[in-house]
Amino acid sequence: MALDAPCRDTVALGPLGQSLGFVLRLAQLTAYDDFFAVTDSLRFKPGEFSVLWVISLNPGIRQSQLGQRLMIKRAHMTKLIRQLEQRGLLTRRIPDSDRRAIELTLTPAGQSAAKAVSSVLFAGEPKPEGGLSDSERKTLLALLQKYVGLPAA
Amino acid sequence: MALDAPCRDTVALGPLGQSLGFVLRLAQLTAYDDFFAVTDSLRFKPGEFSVLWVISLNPGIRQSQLGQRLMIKRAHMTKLIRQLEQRGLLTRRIPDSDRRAIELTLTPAGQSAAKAVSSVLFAGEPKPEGGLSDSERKTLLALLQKYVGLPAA
DNA sequence: TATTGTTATACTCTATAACTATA
DNA sequence: TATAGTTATAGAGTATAACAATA
Repeated sequence: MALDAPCRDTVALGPLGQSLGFVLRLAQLTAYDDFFAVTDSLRFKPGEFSVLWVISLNPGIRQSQLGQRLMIKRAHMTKLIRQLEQRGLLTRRIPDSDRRAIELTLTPAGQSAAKAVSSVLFAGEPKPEGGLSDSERKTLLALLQKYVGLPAA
Repeated sequence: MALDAPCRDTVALGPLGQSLGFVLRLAQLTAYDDFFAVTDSLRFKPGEFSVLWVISLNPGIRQSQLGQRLMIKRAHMTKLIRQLEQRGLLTRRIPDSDRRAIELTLTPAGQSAAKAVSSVLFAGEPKPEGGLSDSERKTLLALLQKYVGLPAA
């Protein structure tokens, strides 16, 4: 408390406050808090969950595809996958068609974990989410999707 | 090359693609690339520049205020400030009114550095910035500002 | 007691490059 | 030669807790 609330708003930002990159960083920190506020005790970080989730939707997906879609670098992807494998959440398989590649599939444990997190994370969706109205949230999302080149679905 | 462009879009994301947190992460990575595409050889990272810039607009600001506004934790702020001080870009002063606090001011070198980066970063603003039109960019920005509780200026 | 800043530790994410094995 | 994945190292950024000095 005594967070000195007025102080925050009296700090001049100038054009920095109009900078997309800067505001995006603040927004991501806010969203990060929202994520943990919802998943809370579930033992996943955002990155881990997104990997788990996308594998559950795309069984047999290869690491490289996963990394490209999630914008996770290959070196980091290796660590992520290894950890999730050690936790018994997924299995790795080398296909005969291309023995360099690795196909990823969730174990039953991984599937139920993905389900558990997604059910609270994607539930209803009227989560904290700042003070945005439903239509504002939709507009924001659509613009962000366009910005990052995601199909607006 | 052979980035397998079709692959990226054939990966199913489900409701994850509608998740604000997830899309914000992609957006921040995109913006990060934009930052370096513009500042390029300038020797600053986004965090360092934002600190430098805000001090230049608020001479004598205290570390705690700076951290609150920029959402940078105190432990990390200490490192950032120390580094910028070692590079001769700012000075730290302990005010008599509260000898726990530290007031920050840019050196002439720091001021010209802030000016140099800001002039390219805030110039015109029609930077890469995805495929967003000018009005889309404004809307996106306004919604993000509302989301993070920034005065829409 | 509470606050400001510091130090130390650890973990996540990223960046890079060298390496292997396959193609 | 190019690609898929691995390993190793380094650096940002963050989280946490313990600490000193000051209020």
